[in-house]
Amino acid sequence: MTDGNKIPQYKKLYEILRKHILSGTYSEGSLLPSENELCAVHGLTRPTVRQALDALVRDGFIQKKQGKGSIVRKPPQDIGILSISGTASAIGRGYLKTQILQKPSIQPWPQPFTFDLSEIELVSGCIYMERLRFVDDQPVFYDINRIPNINLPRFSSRSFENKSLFEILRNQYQIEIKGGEQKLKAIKASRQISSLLNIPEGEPVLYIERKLYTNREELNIYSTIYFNSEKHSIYGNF
Amino acid sequence: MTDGNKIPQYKKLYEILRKHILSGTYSEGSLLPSENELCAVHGLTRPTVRQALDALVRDGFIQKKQGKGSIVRKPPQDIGILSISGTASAIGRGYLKTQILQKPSIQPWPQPFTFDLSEIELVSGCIYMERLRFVDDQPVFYDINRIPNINLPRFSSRSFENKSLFEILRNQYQIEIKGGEQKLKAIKASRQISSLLNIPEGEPVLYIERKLYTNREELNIYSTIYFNSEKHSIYGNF
DNA sequence: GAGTGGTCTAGACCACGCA
DNA sequence: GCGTGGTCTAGACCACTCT
Repeated sequence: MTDGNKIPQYKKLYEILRKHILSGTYSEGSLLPSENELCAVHGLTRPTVRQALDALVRDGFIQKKQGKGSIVRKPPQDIGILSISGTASAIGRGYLKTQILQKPSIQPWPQPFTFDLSEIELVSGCIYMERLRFVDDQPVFYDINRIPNINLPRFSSRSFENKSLFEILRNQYQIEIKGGEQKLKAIKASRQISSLLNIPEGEPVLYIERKLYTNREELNIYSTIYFNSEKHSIYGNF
Repeated sequence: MTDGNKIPQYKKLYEILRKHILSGTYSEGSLLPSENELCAVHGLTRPTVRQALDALVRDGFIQKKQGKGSIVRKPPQDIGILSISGTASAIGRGYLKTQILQKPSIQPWPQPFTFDLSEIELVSGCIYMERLRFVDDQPVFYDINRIPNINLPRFSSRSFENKSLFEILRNQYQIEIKGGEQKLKAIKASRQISSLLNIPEGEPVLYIERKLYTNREELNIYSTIYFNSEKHSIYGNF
């Protein structure tokens, strides 16, 4: 029996504070309530509150200063796909549109593959899909996603239009992203990439290979991203 | 009075485990001692042990599985400059050589500047230096560093050959990196960059602008990096 | 069922920033 | 001196994995 909707307290607090920051309740440069205040207001203890604040720091929403407080930072203007940081899919600020180029279909894994695959991943084949993503109606990045075809009934028949891939994985299959690793390069746009991103052939693009860990054993999500960094940067905190 | 050398317990444990992983005491794929074991062995409580393990996860040394344990991961082969993650300067694995192109000198800030500068930073001017960094005797990246000239006596007369900039800041000035933000783009190598990195003009390179926060108020370190990603990738965890 | 990591409580003392 | 965040203790219960 899956418990269904047990959300940890620190994640609830994270979401509350995140929304208040994005909505402007706590404005840029101002101080968040102190940790002790947050404890009192939400009926939590300090380690729990600090866990939520640590996540906000990782995602770049606040900056802590010992002896002073937690300073609210301006949410980044650029595309924050470096993080994905466990707690929230911190992609941009919502004005990201998605076009499905290739609906999910079962395919064999490419050989060789960037990351080492386990035996079970390899023999299961992968669910393959391609998306093109827009900011202000201009194509900004193109991504290829591969998920091992392990215990994901009816996945390839789902509609993904205007829905987040991660949202479907979370809501329909209780799959959560727990972390990941990635490699970045700068490469020249091939003919295919340049036409997709609407740039001249040979222009530099960011190329990202990533592996995302989930809460399911042996289920990793593999993505390849081609990012047109002419007008937008990729943004991250650490 | 500065306390001098008070290192938190969780950092000590982090360093111990990190060394054991890198030296092969805990081999790739094996399990770390359980959290309770580490508590007993080092005389710590679980939150403290978990703080150390969380840092190891962030830096990509282990991967945790609920109900199973902490699995040791292979340290990345590529250049890990995405993280710098507070606890350790996780640059590569040590075979990085450094050549100083421009010794530290006092300069005004460029106008405009990528990041917003505070009034005090702006009027203080900056300490400027350029470095070229090599892997296997091939130039891999070129970086420009700017530090506000605030209370850093004799900084520009120090020798930096084969020393880490961050090491000097930590040892001589008690300045620690607490976090940061960065923007990435793919750009074409200019004539200057291409000759420094020994690649044809116009080849794609990774361009990184970053701001590093320190434990000193109003003292941020600003870096610009040009990275030749032909043979090496930039690597990161999240 | 036993052991693991995930979450949480209820306290404590310290270092830092500011008035 | 006071409030802030930084570190730490000593417990507790739960969810997950393996046998």
